[in-house]
Parts: sequence; C-alpha cells; structure tokens
Amino acid sequence: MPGRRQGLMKMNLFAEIRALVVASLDEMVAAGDLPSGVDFAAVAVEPPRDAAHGDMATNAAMVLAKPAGQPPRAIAEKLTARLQGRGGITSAEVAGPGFLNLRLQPESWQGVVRSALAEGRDFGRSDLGRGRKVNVEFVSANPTGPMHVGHTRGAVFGDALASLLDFAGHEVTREYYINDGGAQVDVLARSAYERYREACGLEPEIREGLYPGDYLIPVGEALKDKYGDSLLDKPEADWLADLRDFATAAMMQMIRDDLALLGVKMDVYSSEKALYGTGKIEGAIDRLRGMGLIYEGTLEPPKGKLPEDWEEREQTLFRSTAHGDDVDRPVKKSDGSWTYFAPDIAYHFDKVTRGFDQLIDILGADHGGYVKRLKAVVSALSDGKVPLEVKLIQLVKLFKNGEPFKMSKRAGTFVTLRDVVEQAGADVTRFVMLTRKNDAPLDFDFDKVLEQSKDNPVWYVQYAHARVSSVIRKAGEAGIAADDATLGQADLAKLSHDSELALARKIAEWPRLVEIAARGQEPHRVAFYLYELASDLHAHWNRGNDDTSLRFIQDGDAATSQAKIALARAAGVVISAGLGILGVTPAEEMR
RNA sequence: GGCCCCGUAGCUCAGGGGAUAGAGCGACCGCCUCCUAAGCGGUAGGUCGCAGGUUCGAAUCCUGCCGGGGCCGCCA
Repeated sequence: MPGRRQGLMKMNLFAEIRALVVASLDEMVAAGDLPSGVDFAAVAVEPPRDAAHGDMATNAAMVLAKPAGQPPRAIAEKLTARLQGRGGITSAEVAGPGFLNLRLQPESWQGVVRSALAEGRDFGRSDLGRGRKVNVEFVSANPTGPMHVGHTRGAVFGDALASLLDFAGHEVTREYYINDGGAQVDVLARSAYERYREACGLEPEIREGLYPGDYLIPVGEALKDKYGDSLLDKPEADWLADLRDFATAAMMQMIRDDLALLGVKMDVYSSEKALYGTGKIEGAIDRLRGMGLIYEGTLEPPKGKLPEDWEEREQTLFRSTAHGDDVDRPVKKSDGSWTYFAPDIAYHFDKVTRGFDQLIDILGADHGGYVKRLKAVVSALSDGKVPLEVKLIQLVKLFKNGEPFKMSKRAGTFVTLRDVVEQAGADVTRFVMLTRKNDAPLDFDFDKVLEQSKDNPVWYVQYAHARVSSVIRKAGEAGIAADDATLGQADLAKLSHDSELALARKIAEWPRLVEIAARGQEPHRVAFYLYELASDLHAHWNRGNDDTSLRFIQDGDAATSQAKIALARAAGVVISAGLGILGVTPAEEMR
C-alpha cells in the first residue's frame, strides 16, 4: 500500500519554508557567518501563536545562538537578509526573544489551494515513515463474547492510528491476536455445552464462573444441529476440544461482525492456540535461555498487602529486569505448564521475525502493569532493534441525558459495541472516541453525540463538509461549472481577502499536522484540527452574510465564483481526507 | 511498598522547551424584513496541584511532595 502515491508531488508549505531556512543557514556557514558543524535539527518553522506576528515563525536564531556563539539578533539579521524575497517570503523581521517572523505573498496560499485540488484526498500525505513496516495490534478481545464499549474505543483508536501512519508513509499491518489457547476458552466451551443441553430441552446449569450471556444460546442450538443429542451424556473429555473450537469460531465470527459494523478490517488474525504444538513457544523461550535470560528461581513476595494464600514457589522465570522491567516474570507455573505470558513471548517474537520495523500494541489501561515485560521481551528478542510502543486506552464512561448509563438489552451486564453503534451510528461513535487522547478517560453521552448543534464536534465538522458540497451543487444549478478539473484551473489570484487567505492558511497546516500527529501517534490531533478547520470555514461562510463579496457564488461572475469555490472545495477535500483517517464518512448534506 | 497515567478558566478538555497559555460549554453583550443564522462576532473568567532544579527561556524537561485513578506470583 505505501508508496503507491509516491510519484505525486507533495505540497507542504511549512516544510518548504523550513528547507529554505536551512539552505540559507548552510549558505551562512559557507560564507563564514556561522561556524560549521552546527546541528540544525532543532530549527523549526511553525505557525505563530498570534496572527499579528505574520504567517510563519522560525526559532532558528534562538536555537543556534549558543552553539554558534553569537547573539540571536546577529544571526537573525543575517538570516533575514538571505530570506527576503525568496520562496515567496515578502518580509522577515526579528521579534520577541529572537523569533524571525515571516510573511508570505498571497500566491503562496493560493498555491496551497491549487495543490489541495490537484492532490485531492492525498493532499497532506507524507513520506515521514519512509515505508517502514509497522505492525499495529489492537482489539485482541478474548473470543468469549461480544465486544463491549472498552473494546470499541481500542478498535477505533487502533484503526485510526493505523490509517494515520499509513497516510504518513508507513507500511501498516492491522493485526488481531486471538487469545484462544488459555483456560478462558475451556470456560467458553463448558458454557456453550450448557446452552447445548438447553437446546436439547434440558435445564442448563450456568454455574458460577461460566459465561451467562444470551449470546451463547444460538451457539447451543447450532451445536444441537451439528451433534444431535450425541454429546448429552458424554464426559467432558469427549467434547471439550471440539466445543472449544466450535464456540471459539462462533465468537470470532461475532467479533468480526462487530468490527465490520464499526468499519474496522484487520489484515491478519493471529491465533494463540496455533502457537502451541508448533514448538514456537519453546523456540522463543530457548532463544531467551540462550541469552541467559531464563532461570529457575523464586520471586520476592509483592510489597504491600500480601495475597492470603501466598507461599514461595520455584518457577521458570524470564529475567526481564535485564531489559528494564522492575521484577522478573514467570513463564511457567509451578506445575510446569506455561503462564499466559509464554505465548505472548512467542507471539511477539513471531512479529519480530516477520520483519516489522516497529511494533505497536494497543491495550486497555488495566494492562498497564504488563507493558514493561512486553517491552523487555521485544527488546531481548530483537536485539534492541525493534521498538515496541504500547498505547494504553482509558475507560469510556457512558451517559444518557447526563446520567450514567449501564443498561444493556443484550447481555445484562455490559454495554456492547453493537448497542453503541446501533444507537449512535458508526461515524459518530468513531469521531467521538477520537476526540480524546488515548490515555485520558472519555465521556460518551448518547444524547450529546447525536445533538445537531455546534456543541457537537461531529456534527459541526460534518456540517462544514456538507456546506462545501452544497455550494458545489448550487453552483451547478446556477450554471457555473464547479467540477474539480475546472476548479483546478480557476484564477486563484482572485482570492485576496484576509478571510479567504486565513482559511487557506489553515488548509496549509494540514500536511504539517499529519506529521505531528503521526510522529506522536496521536490521531486525536486530527479530530481537533478538523474542528478548527470547520470553524474557520463556518466563520468565513458567515462573513458572507454581511459582505456579499465574500460569498462563494457570485452571480454573473463565473471566474470569481470558481476561485472562491475552489477555496471551499480545498477545505472540503482536507476535511474529507481527515475524516477518512478517522474512519468517518463525510456528509454530503445534513438533512 | 513499587510501577504507570492524570491534575490547565465555574464545567469538559486542547497545548507537552519559546512571544500576551487556547477551544467548546456555561455567564454576559451584539448579529436574521434579504440573498449563506441548525450559525457568527465580542466581553468577562487562569499563582497551568505545590516546592525546588536544569535552561537565555518551563504549563511543557528533572527531583520531591500533595491529590485522583489503574496495576502489582502460579488469571487471561
């Protein structure tokens, strides 16, 4: 997937101006105005906090003052001389503690609009990732029941992060790890057996510790269809393995359906069970053993409140402390069987050997205590070459009318993904769940997210996109050609009003925002940016109320209309691309 | 006891080395006889938990403390 657009010329005005600044600094080195060997990495070109400071600002003089042994002002003045008049820079002036404020000619912003139209939804794509192979493992819900709200946020976050990294030039694999090898699938099988007995007309015994959910009833019926009553009086040993497979497959089908409902599509499903019997666990452990990282020993009892039944036992341990963990971790239980950690070691080793340059795991925040040992595993088994990033997803608190919401029509105990999507819709669910950092708790109010007002960011952004579509439709009704090809040829020099240029400036920030968000693995930044862009579009739109010359459609003046509509369309294209990363469908009309 | 996350406006949250710390809600003040008001503009509101430190510069990085949450052997 990556690289498929690499032939396209990419427009990133901030990157271009930064390149110009760096080139000027290089010239200053050549001219003896700066010492050689100074690192320019910290030189940044960014939008200024205050629009009165100009279009762009660079901190070059301040960052270089110390390594260059010159006062900021001296550097700034020499740099100013070299920047004036180049690359559309009309003025460069020193300000504040040593900022260099740059102003650009209107043509620069008009060029951004033209690029957005030419590149369409690829405007803002970056080669930041340079085609690096990244594996994003997310959801990985146990195949023992339907997905609930917590999984939903992880699914949305993981999918959006994957899209974001793809957009920023990484080769991304979306992966789901099926925990189908542990004790919980035995419990699932036993629970399904009771539902099977129920389907055969007997009274099910849903004992304590079994899964009580209704979702197993159809599994029981399917089992009856398959086995008749042949399993009824058989001992567990006769049916456990078969029912495990059967029920797990049914649960995974249900989970895939849930994910599809949200619009999430995995590239790879990996099975824990498939690791057993292939020697992969033993192989990974042996590899660690070869590094001297596996030993037999006992752990210190945990500090603080001791478990009541604590007793010291010898276990097979992984020396994770050699790779940054706080204590060593057991890979075998005292009875000699693997702990749940062992297959995770093998699974992460498998990901490493598949040649990924980077691994990302997305886990619930309650797994925070697991992070260090996973990093230790990957560090050891990749010889420190493959970074593992673990993103923890905080809880979602559900509300309805401001009141905490806990009911579920389906399972009785938790709110399922399906419940949420059926009430709020996939687009709204996705957008709202991405309006918060992954490590901050999220409030999700069923009423607020569906509200049609500017208080609701989903609606607000969608409305901005719909307005653009509306303008284009209306242009057609007025006999003004407004297809992308025509708009791409529009005379953008007609865009000169401050309000128009302000909108173009916001559009110009998109490629930069993509890189910042991708670098920080923070898709929520896309959501916030889209809100700001929508706000700028609405603001500009509204100015047309007072000043008719700012309206997109100018009666009887096709050329001016097309220039203005081109601006609107450029904003629409960016909203569409941004929503695409978030996995949200742009609205054509609000209805 | 240890580890991780959080603490920014009345509320919900952005910002995570740079200029006068932002947005939405709420409050207050304006804007539709008409073409683009399910909207827009403006005002008020802050010792960025506290104390040290690093730096030319700290809400941002480091240390300690306070407050809130999560996790902490043979469960996944």
